[in-house]
Amino acid sequence: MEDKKARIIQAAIEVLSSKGIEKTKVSDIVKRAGIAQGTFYLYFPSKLAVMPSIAEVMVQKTLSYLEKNVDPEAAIQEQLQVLIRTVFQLQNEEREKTALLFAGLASSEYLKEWESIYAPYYKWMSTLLGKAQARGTIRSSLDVNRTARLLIGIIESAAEQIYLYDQIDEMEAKVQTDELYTFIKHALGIEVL
Amino acid sequence: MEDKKARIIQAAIEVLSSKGIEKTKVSDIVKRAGIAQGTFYLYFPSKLAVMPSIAEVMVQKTLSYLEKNVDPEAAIQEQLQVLIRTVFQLQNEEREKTALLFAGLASSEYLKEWESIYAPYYKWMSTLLGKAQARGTIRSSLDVNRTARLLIGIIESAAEQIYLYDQIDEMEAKVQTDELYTFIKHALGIEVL
Amino acid sequence: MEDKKARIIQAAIEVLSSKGIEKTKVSDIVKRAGIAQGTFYLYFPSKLAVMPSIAEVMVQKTLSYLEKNVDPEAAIQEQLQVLIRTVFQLQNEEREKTALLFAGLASSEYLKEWESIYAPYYKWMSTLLGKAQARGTIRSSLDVNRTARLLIGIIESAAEQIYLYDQIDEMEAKVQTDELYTFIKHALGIEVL
Amino acid sequence: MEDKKARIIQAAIEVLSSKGIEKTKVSDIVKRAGIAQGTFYLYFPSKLAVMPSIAEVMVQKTLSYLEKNVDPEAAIQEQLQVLIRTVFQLQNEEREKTALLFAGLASSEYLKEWESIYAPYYKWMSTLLGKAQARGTIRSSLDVNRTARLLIGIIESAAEQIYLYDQIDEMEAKVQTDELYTFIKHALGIEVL
DNA sequence: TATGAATGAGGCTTCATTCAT
DNA sequence: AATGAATGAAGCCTCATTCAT
Repeated sequence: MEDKKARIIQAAIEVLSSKGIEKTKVSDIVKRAGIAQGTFYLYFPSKLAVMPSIAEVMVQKTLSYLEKNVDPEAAIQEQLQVLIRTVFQLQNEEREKTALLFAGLASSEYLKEWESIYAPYYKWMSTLLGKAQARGTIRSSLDVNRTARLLIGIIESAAEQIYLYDQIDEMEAKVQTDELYTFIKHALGIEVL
Repeated sequence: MEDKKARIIQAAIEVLSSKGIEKTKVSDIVKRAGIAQGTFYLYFPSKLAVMPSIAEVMVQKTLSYLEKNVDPEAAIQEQLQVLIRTVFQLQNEEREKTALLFAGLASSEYLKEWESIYAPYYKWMSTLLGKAQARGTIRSSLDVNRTARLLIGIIESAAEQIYLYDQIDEMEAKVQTDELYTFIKHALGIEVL
Repeated sequence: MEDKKARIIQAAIEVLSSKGIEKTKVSDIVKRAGIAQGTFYLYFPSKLAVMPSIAEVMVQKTLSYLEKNVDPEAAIQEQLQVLIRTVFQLQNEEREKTALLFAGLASSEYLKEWESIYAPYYKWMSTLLGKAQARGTIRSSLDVNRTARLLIGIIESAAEQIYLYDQIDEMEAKVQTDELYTFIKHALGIEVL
Repeated sequence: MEDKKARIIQAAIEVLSSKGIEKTKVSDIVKRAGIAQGTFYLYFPSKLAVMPSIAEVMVQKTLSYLEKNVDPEAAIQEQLQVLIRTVFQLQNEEREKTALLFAGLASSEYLKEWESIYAPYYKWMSTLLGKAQARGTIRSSLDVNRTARLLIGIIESAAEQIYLYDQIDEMEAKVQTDELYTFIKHALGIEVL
C-alpha cells in the first residue's frame, strides 16, 4: 500500500534530520518505520532513491504552510513579511533537515529532479507575484517566473545562512530578516514611502 | 612540503568534480596526486578534512577572479554586471564542483567552517558596497555587511539554478542574468533612469 | 494441476539456459511461468528441487530424439554415426543448458539422483549394444552395461568440449566427430576394412 | 607476495571440498588462510575469480602425479594402466572436489578458461600418444591431439561416474577400470593378443 | 489452489585508516 | 617523509521462503 511508502519517507526524514545523510543507514530507516529491511526495497530501488521523495514532502510542507499563512488578498508587503517569516521559521524548525537534504540530493544522481520537485513552489510564488503585478503594486518590468525563482533562492539562502553561520540569536535574526525584507521590497519596486 | 598538500587539494578538487562526494575515494585522490595512500594521512587527518581546504581554494579562486575583473573605481552598475557575469561563468566552468563541494561540507562536521571560509568573500563584497554607499550610488538604508551576504546568496543561488535546472541555453542564460541584474539594482536602490 | 508443474519446469529450463544456475532466481522462473511467487512452492519444496525434474526432461528429450533417429535395425556403424550426430546437435542446440544443469545438480543435494535420471538413457544404449553383440558386429568381450556408460560419457564429454573450448567451426566439428567415431569403432571392435 | 595468493587458493580448495561451492563463503576462506577479509580482494576481484586458480592447481597436481608415475619409456599398455589408476585414485581422494569445482567453474563466467587450464594436461597426453605412435604401438590413423582430449574426457567421465553413482565398491571399481582399459586399448588400436 | 507482499538472515564487497618497512 | 599492503568494520542489497488473504 501507499501507506507503507509514506511511512518509509517519514521515517527517512526523521532519521536523516537527526543523523545526517552520511550516517543514515537503511537499517535505521526501516527500524523506525517498523518494517523489514527487504521491504524498503519494494518501494525504493536504493537508499539514495528516497531523497527526492523526502524533498517533495518538504516542499509540500512548506507550500501548505505558506498557503495557510499567506493571505492571497493581503497587500504584497504583508505577504512578503509572512513569507519570509514562515520560511525562516520552517528552516529553524527543520534545522539540519534542509541542509542535509540538499546534501543528500546533491550527492545522489537525483540532483536533476530538484527542478520538478520545486516546480509547485515556483508556481505558487509566480502566481503571487502575478497578482501583485496585476494590481500594480510591484514593478511591471519584472518577469514573474524568473523573479519567483530569484525570490525563493534568496530567501532560502538567507535562511540557511542564519542557521549555518550564526548562533541563533533572536535579535540578529530579526535584523537579518528586516534587511532581507527591505532588500526584496526594493527589488520588487514596491513603493516605500 | 606544502607543495604536496597543495597537490592533494588540487587532486581532490578534480576528483570531486568528476565523481561527486559520495563516490570520491581516498584512493582516487592519491592516484591523481601521484602519491601513496598513506601519504594522504600525513597531511590530512581524515578524508573529510580536505573539504574545508577545497572550499578555501575555491573561494580564493573566485575572489582572485573578481579582484582581477571588477574595477574598484567603476560605477556600481558596471561592477555588478561584471560580478554577476564572473560568478556565473565560474559556476559554469566549475560545473558540479560547487554543489558537490557544498554537499561535501554539509555532510561533514566541517559545516561550521563555511562561515570563516566565506569571510574574505563577504568582506570583499562589503567593501564594494561600502564604497558605493559612500559615493551615494546605492541606498544609504542598507547594511553593507548583511547585504553583502544577501547578494552573494542570491547570485550563487541563481547561478546554481541555471546549471541545475535549465539546459544551458545561451539565450535563456542572458535573460536570467538580466533579470537578476535588474532585481539587484532595484534592491540596492540604484537609480534607474 | 500437473500442467502447472510442467510449466514451472519448462520455465526453469529456459531461465537456466539463459542466465545460469547462479543467477537464476525463483522470481525469474515464476515470471516466465506466469504464476505467482508462492505458487512455485506448492509444486516444489525449494528452488533446488526443480533441478532433477529438469534433468529428467532433458534426458527424455535426448532419448526421444535418439529413438526417432536411430534405426534399431540398421548396422551398428550407422547407428553410431546417427547417435553421435544427434548428441552433438542437441548439445549445440541446448548450448549452456547441459553444463549449467550439471552445475545445478552438482551444487545441490540432488547429485545422487543423477544415476536414476540417466538410467533410461543407459538402458537404451545397453539394448543397442546388446543387439549388436548378438548380431556379432561388436566384440563379444565387452560388457554392454558398463560400455553403455563409457560410450555416453565419451560422447557427451566430446560434445561439451566442442562447445566449451572451440569456436564452433563447422570444419573442425566434422573432423572431431570423425575422430570420435573412429575411436569408438575401434573401441567396440567393429570390423574396419 | 605471491605466497599469500597461494595461501588463498589453498584455503579455497580446502573449504570448497568440505562445504561445496554454494556454501563456501569468502569469510570461510580468509579464516582458513589466516588473512583479513579485505585482503582476499587484493588478490582476487571476486569470490568466483578463485575458481580458475583452483582448477589450475588441481590440473597441475594431476599432471605432477602422472609425470611421477607414468614411465615415459614403458609400453603404452602399462602407461594406460597407470594413467587410469592414477586418475581414478585422484578422483577418489579428491572426492567432491572435482565435481564441486566443475560446478563452480560452470556457474561462473570463467567457464571459458577451462580450455587454457587443461592445455598442459592435453599436451602431456598428446606427447604420450605421439611417442607411442612413433613406436608403432598404437594405430597410425589417429590424430594425437584430438585423441588426447577424447582419452582425458572418457577417463574423467568414467572416474566421475564411479564416485557419483556407485557406492564405492572395490570390486566393481576394478571391473569398471578393466572395462575402460579394454575399451581404450581397442580404441587406440593396441595389439591385443 | 493461488496470490504476492512481506520477511530477514546473511553474504559480498568497499574503503577509510593503519603500520611495518 | 613516504610507501602501499594489510586490515576489518560495517552496510547495502538480494532473494529464498512464508503466510495472511
